[in-house]
Amino acid sequence: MATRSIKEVARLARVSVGTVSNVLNRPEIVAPATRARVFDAIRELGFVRNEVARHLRVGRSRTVGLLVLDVANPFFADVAQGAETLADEHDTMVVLCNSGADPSRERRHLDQLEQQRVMGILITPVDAQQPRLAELAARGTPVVLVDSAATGLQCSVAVDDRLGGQIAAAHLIERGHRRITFVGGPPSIKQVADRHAGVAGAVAAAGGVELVDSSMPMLSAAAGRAAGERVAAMPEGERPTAAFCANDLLALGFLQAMAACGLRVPDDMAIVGYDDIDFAAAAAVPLSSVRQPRELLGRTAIELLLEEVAHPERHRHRQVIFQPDLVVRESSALRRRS
Amino acid sequence: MATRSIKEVARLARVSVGTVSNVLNRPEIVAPATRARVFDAIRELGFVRNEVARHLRVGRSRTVGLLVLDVANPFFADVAQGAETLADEHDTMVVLCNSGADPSRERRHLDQLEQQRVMGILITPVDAQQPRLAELAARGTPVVLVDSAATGLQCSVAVDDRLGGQIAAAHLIERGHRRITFVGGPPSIKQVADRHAGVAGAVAAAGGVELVDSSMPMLSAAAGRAAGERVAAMPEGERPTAAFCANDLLALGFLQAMAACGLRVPDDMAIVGYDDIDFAAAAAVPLSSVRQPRELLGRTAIELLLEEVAHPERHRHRQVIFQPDLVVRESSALRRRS
DNA sequence: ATTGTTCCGGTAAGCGGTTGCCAGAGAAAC
DNA sequence: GTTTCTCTGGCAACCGCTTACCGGAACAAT
Repeated sequence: MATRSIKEVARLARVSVGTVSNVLNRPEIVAPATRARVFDAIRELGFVRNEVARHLRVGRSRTVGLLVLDVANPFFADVAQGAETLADEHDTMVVLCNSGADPSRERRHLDQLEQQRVMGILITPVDAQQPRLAELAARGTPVVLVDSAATGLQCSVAVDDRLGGQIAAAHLIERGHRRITFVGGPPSIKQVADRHAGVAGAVAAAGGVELVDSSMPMLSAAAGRAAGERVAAMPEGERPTAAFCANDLLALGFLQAMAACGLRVPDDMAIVGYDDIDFAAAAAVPLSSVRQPRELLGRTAIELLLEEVAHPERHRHRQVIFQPDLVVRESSALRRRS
Repeated sequence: MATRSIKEVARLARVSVGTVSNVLNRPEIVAPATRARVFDAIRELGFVRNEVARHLRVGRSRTVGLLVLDVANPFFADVAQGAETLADEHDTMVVLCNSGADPSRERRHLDQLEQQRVMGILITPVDAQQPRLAELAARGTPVVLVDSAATGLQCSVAVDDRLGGQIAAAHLIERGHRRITFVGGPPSIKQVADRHAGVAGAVAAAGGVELVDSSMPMLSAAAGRAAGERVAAMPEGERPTAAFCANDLLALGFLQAMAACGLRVPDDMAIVGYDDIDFAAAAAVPLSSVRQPRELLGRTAIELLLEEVAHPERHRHRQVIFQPDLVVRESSALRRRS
């Protein structure tokens, strides 16, 4: 019930509060006998250090916020996993927040985290241009962009999404597809825009290939289903023969819609997803997907952040870019007819 | 760079710090002109309230911790979603922490959250008996058990896992299966133990049905795969004809292993999972699964917590139990031969 | 005995806010 | 013009902890 303070510990141990604090923070400078008395008192009272007060005094917290677009997307779970593992080694705590791709929720979370004076923020922004991010950094909360390249004002870790889109499209073109649809999400999301650009580039380079847009306002399986139904409803002559989806959730939904509408994958419709989440391989038709080094993304983001916090003056912002690679599975296997 | 304090705002607005604080917390009591001056100063300096200091004084934080077994499991993402939605309406922030079913990580997170003096903790415990939980409550941090029934020392929201296991097993038995394997996780996890008990009950009630244990130390797709391989390797006469998996991740992995080993689902092996995550319906063979009201679980947990915080004295701990229901899909469809 | 060292632990000033209380300034009432 | 009342905003204590600084005790050296 009562939450004990250092003062009560001091009274019980018959020392001053300063001594208790010393026992907690620099035990070596206090005599063993005193130290033992203090520890006993702590145990007896069930004292728990008030991190809030400590932090107020010390000025730096050991918590970093990780604000992701969608916790329900396993991609982010893996990124979080990577971040947490490394953070752990530097006894830093990661708290996961979810913007759900909603700019206002993103703002609220950023406000919260800044007011909390976290050590830093790792974010997959809904809109990377958002001035809020620059403000944060300017006011002293380091920000690292995750899965989205920064323009120099902050650190970032990302995967070359343009390249990812390009190799996916090139793969489909090489397989003989001449009408491809891009199933994207809101173009304000950098990843989506870049993947689209990569696809567009490959299509333009190939010549004679048509690119149809089937973007949805969300990056969820439900959105993918809706897109799939729309595409399936097209007359056969106009219908694309392949779809590149901006992430695996969309692709999985799209795939379900194909099955529901009686189209065969890959014969009637080839599909390539993005992220290569674990479920991609387990889908009704195992999904070809562009793989990103998810955990590495998280680890590296923490690494950059810790570096910035450790040496704010000599720190230079860095933009780390990883290469994606394509995992080909049955959903884009060679078409049997054609 | 510089993070501004209320003091600087006061100086710039030519008022005292108390007034600035009043503007922030009870704007109606300060004269409009003064108020405007203060707001201008806040804007000009880019002042951000230090929640840490505020909290130290006020003693109550508006953050609740949600500590789950596995962030990568979409089930928890949905629970989190539900919790966050309701928390939002009471401008309370939810931070998600991941124990990864590791007791020591769970402990560390609990320590952190308690030191942080969060308003309360929602937890899916690795071990519900853990004395740590009772201590927390005793020291003033309310705890609500999620997806795990409490014994009266705290509030809890759960789904009747015994019943869930039972209806799943009854379904398989009714479909003619006489040798069923239970693919579980560590039995220390309450949900796993309860689901197993439900299955065992149904099996005992039916008579003439054999229950084989294929439990794994983890509740992941990889563990499910391993279990599946083990089961597939059994000689056909001994091999169970149906599997009930303690969650969908296991079931999905198990299903993949069946495909890899050349066993057909549901003909050679029927499968029922648990949780009915979105991916269950999208699997290679759409998965039968026991559905839980995931978001409702999260919402209700927050509800109970807020109630306890609002009226600590008159609060009575409650154990809310929801009913699961079975969604039958192809993975446990009637066997064509037999 | 005196002085010098060394080692412990107490004292107190904050960290950045919040809030109850109080004084001073106007306005209203007489 | 004085008294009373109402607002407004300042003052200062305090939340729990950290830490620089200082003084006292114990002991060794002179």
